[in-house]
Amino acid sequence: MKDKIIEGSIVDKKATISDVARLAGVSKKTVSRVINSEPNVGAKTLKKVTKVIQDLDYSPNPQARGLAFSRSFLLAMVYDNPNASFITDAMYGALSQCRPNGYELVVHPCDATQANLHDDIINFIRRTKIDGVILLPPLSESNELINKLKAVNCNYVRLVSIISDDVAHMVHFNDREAVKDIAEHLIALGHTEIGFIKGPDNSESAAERHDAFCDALERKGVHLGDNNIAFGANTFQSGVDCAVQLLKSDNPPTAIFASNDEMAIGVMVTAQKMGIDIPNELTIIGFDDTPQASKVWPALTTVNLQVKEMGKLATQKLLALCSNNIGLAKTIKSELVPTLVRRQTTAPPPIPRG
Amino acid sequence: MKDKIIEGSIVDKKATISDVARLAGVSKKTVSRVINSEPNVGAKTLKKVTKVIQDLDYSPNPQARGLAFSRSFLLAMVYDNPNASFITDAMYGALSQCRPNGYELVVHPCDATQANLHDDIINFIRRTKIDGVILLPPLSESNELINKLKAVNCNYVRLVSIISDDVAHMVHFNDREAVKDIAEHLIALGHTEIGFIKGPDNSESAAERHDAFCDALERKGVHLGDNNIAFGANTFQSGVDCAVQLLKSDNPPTAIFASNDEMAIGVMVTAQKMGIDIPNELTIIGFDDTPQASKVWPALTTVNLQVKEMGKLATQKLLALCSNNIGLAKTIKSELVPTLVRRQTTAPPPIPRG
DNA sequence: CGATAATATGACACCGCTGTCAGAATAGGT
DNA sequence: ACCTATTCTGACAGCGGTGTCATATTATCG
Repeated sequence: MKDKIIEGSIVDKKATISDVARLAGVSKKTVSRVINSEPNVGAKTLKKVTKVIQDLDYSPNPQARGLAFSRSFLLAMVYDNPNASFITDAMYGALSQCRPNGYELVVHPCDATQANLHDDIINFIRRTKIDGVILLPPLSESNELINKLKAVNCNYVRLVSIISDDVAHMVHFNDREAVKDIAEHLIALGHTEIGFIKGPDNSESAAERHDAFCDALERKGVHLGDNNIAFGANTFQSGVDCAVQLLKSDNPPTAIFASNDEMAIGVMVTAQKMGIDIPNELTIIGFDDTPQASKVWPALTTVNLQVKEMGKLATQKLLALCSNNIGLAKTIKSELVPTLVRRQTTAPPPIPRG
Repeated sequence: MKDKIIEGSIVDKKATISDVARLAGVSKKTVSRVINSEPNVGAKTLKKVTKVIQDLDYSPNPQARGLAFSRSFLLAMVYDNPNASFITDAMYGALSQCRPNGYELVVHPCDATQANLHDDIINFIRRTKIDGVILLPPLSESNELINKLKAVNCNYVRLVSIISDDVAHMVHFNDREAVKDIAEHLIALGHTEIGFIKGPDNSESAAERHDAFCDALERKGVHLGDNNIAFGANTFQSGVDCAVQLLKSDNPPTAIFASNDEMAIGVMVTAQKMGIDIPNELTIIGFDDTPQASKVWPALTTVNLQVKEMGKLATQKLLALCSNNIGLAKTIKSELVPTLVRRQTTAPPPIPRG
């Protein structure tokens, strides 16, 4: 094996567990015990081994550990379509928990329109031996996918807006509650002609927001007529289209709640083009609190989902599941109430002329 | 250890290379040859083994492979501060190359203000045995970090706005060229009183954009006076502050070029608050083409960096480097010219009164 | 102080795959 | 048909850890 020499001399020839064992004068197994904080290690031995580990700046080879443990120490974040800041926020929260526990996070975006979407995900999991996945909406809403995950025995936690699983497997942002806040806020301002822009039909959370909004308004004695509902697709352009539809109707609303910020901003832009003053002539509320919500003018009143926190909680649950500690996973907080962020797009309705 | 039984019976007991070998009636090594497309496998054998692999839906255990190969088949995307869509776009481009080559992508955001930032990154690499890293700006600009990476023999490719390394190790978006386009566009429109908002002092690319802008203007006979330069921090708020400074000066510019979209949008909002009409009274150009650039009103003229494409090229180079194919890494395209996206915030300057 | 229980440690096989190298099968040439 | 050159193939060790279990060392107690 003399050709190892070609590697050069100052190469990053990382220390192995055998090196540590030799220098500490113990067996590999004992070092392994120390690494994994197993019991039954003598105090002196512990100290000795620990010192050598530090001196050598040794850290175990994750591939070797993975092989021996039948684990990969990898979690994945799987998502199809949400906006960029949602993704990065969720990642950020997830990583805050991964790192201290020796896990890494791999990303797996996928194309929602792809035919074999679910199989692609399952393949990914089987191939990589990922220990668990975090599912972001709207992908997280698919029970079909969940069943496939269960079939291959894959740990998962989903971020969802609707309670739809065992608490060990989900973090739930209580849309209903947030939507209720919005409805009550609008009514408190004095609005009665209220418009609503719904999200895409295939999304359960869109239906949920719709239902919750109608419900909350009804309780306050306001009815959301069919003419005041427009059907969007969670995109900017669809916000524009819906705004045109609502604002050009015979009896235009004095306030519009759009199911997400993108559409809300579409409404803002459209209203501004039409010369409508925001918020004095039109109140607008969005949902998501994306970065641009605070960067448009006037700044958009919207709902903050606390995505980082969700990512964090989901990962805590997932790590618990990976350790077969389902009990722990259940006790970790699984509901977050999004908060209404009041900015500058809401005001009382204009005084009717005449 | 009879509690293994609790796992149940229909568990995903994945096939191993030994299973394939047994069913195909060959040795493990031969199967291994097939998996890795090694030469010297008989045609019949190849067919036989391939069939068994398909029948069993077998895929090799990445941990075991990694251990045997001394590789992890993991790449990392390391970044400190860029905006969310930059990150997700770069990831998207990177993944398009990772997947087909059996690599996965792990994410490693880090805190730019952290004291031991570089050591944290090096530790991460040593711990995880990442095969290579993609560095996003502004982190990618640090030669100190690069030297540390070289010291631990870690493959890397950086996304940079300034040529600053061997072509095998970088993908360069030619800011200078894009900035020149902006300058020429402004001048073609007839602007002579032009304002500029620079990025943070510690960023080389900010200096580069500044220099390139002055240079391009000078060539056209326009001088950028000190009063027309404001110093921002690439944040929305700093854009607001700089806009106030520039627009309230004695001789306010008729056009402002902000070094990034965030600041440009800050300028837009500020101008709108001041009752300045965009683009007729003030032309604004940003840089980055973030999603919100097309979602503000009027839509922001800006520069698209082609981040996905950069992520893709960087990953191609990185994979080549991981295979010790430096020659190939060098031949892969390493310069991209950002494109000016003309939208609605540019117009000729107002006709001076009098 | 000896017997016994509790705790500490190490030897060795194994996780699933690849590198090495020797041996078997085939091809090529005369 | 015979001998060499080439192309296949497999046995076995090893990658760097961990599980099992036997053994060595202490602690406990009558």
